[in-house]
Amino acid sequence: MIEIRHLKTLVALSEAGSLTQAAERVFLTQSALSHQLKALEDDIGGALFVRKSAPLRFSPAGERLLIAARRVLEEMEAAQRDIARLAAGAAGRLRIAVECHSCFDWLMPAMDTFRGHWPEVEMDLVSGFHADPVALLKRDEADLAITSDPRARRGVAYLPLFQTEMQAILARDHPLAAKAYLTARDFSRDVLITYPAPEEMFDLIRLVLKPAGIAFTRRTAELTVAILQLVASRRGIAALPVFGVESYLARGYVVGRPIGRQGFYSSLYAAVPEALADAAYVADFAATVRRTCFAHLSGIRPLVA
Amino acid sequence: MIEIRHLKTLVALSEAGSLTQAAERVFLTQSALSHQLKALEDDIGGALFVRKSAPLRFSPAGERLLIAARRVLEEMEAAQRDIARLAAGAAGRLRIAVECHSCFDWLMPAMDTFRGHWPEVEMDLVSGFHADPVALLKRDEADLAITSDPRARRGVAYLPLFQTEMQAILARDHPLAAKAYLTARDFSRDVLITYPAPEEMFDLIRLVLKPAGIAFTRRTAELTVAILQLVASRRGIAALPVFGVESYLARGYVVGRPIGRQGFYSSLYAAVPEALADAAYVADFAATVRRTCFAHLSGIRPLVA
DNA sequence: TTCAATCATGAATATTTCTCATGCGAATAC
DNA sequence: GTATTCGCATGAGAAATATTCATGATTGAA
Repeated sequence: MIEIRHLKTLVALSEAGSLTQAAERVFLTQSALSHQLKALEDDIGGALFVRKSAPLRFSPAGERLLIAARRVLEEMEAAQRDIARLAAGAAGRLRIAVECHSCFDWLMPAMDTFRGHWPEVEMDLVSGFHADPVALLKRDEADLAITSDPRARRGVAYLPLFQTEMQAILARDHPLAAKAYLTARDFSRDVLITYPAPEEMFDLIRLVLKPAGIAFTRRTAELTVAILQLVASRRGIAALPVFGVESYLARGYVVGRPIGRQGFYSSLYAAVPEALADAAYVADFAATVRRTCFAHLSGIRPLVA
Repeated sequence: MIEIRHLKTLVALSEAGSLTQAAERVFLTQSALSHQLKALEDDIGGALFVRKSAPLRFSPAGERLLIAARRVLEEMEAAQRDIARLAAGAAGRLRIAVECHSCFDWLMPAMDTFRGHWPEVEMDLVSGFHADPVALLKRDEADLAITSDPRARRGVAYLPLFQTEMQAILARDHPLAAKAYLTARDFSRDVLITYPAPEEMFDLIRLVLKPAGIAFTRRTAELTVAILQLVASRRGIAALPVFGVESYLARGYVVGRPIGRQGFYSSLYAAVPEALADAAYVADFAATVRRTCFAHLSGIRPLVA
């Protein structure tokens, strides 16, 4: 019997491109997914996808089931949203503060989707740049802040969004580009190019360079393209989320290298006042962000709690 | 986590009108459904239907989920049909023979639905009346016969459709109408009015009156309305499937009484040549009949094997 | 009141699903 | 050519979940 669980697996598989990564997205082991898909294939009596094909390809039956899966999951989400709305009266306000520059890349589409689901929720972006967006919550200048620093604060709850891989961005012929991955130490060898913001706001600096006691020189640029231009012209190296520079990497304008053996992942959270944390539309905002990001962004993975 | 199983339960509940009967339709116990619905209500955090209300009423959340359930199940069925078609090349012929007069009531809508799903399958009704429709299969004059007599025959497979309650139909002021239910013996007290067909073709006669050695006199009429007219004017009593006479009962034109303490249920099967039994479109025809009948007919229940 | 019908509930059981440990094969690095 | 890594499959055992069984409560009808 095909269950919704199977449909979720199928969609995750199509988005992740491999059993192992899909398993991560549905919070199961690769083994579980293997069993699950086998059962599913037994049920419909045929293969759903072509094994050992990179990139992963679905069989015609798999394609068809995938279409059904997307529709079904969408319908179920809509229903649960409606039910939540029914229960909770709905209506509210969502002033969103963002510190992370690259976040606009995914935030805008997510906000569009969310606006369609909750037309009665008034949404705004809190303009201007803020060194500590979470503080805006307490001053009641924002209702939700995107942050990568979930340190416990009184009255603030953190809803996990996802993790994004940060890669070192180098000129194609940069000496470090010869390495399979960079280490913290490598960042002392060249200028680090970042957005203009306090050091504590960069996960790489806060969580890697500082703890390791690495000295580095920093230079800033406002826009992603400007940073990339500097990198390409050998003025330094940067560390950016892969999803934001994917097209440049694909075109070979610059190259990306993992940071550390396992890669370096930065976590993103939606910080909200505790009072709002239970509101259905707030929970659904986080869910919408996760859904849209996993559907469209590369180099990201789930973030637990 | 809401699963498709839950959606099926919900739809069955809406169609059956009670937990107990819904349980029968999904081949589970009432207890299982009770647990299942409780889990579901815990999940969405609110009631899905109003207990102790006859007829059963859904809560707004229940209504919404029910809508989603219908859509989702339809989508899943369509997907599985498409996949079956993909696998099996499709195309075929379905000449349908029917002995049971009242069957046209549900057969036509079911055929319409089926035609939409399998436009490439050529469907026909085998015209004329046949004392032994199953014999037509062997003579290759039909591909599928609706019958209530699944006795094993070489080369013939029976696909269970459903059981339908046969009630005794009486004039409103008939003496027997005072009884809560009729017994076999009661049928010797008045003329039995049937469609014109051999005795063996009536389940009541074949399975109840004959085995009990009850003598009875019989009179025939071609059409259901004619039979009812005779009943209403006290010329005799009839035994008909409740779904076929529901509107007359509701209007009080005649009354229906169960036959036997538990009621008497006649089983209906689709008989097909064994060679066809595995064809996807044949299996789906049976499934379509079941689905449409359970969705629209009253006084019917599932038939196992 | 008694009977029959419907639903809820806790405990026991059955079934399903998942994880763990491991193996295999292909691609890549050394 | 041998090691290493990656992705997937598989069997067995563990964990989680679903179902049944036995029973009780409640309600409406006779």
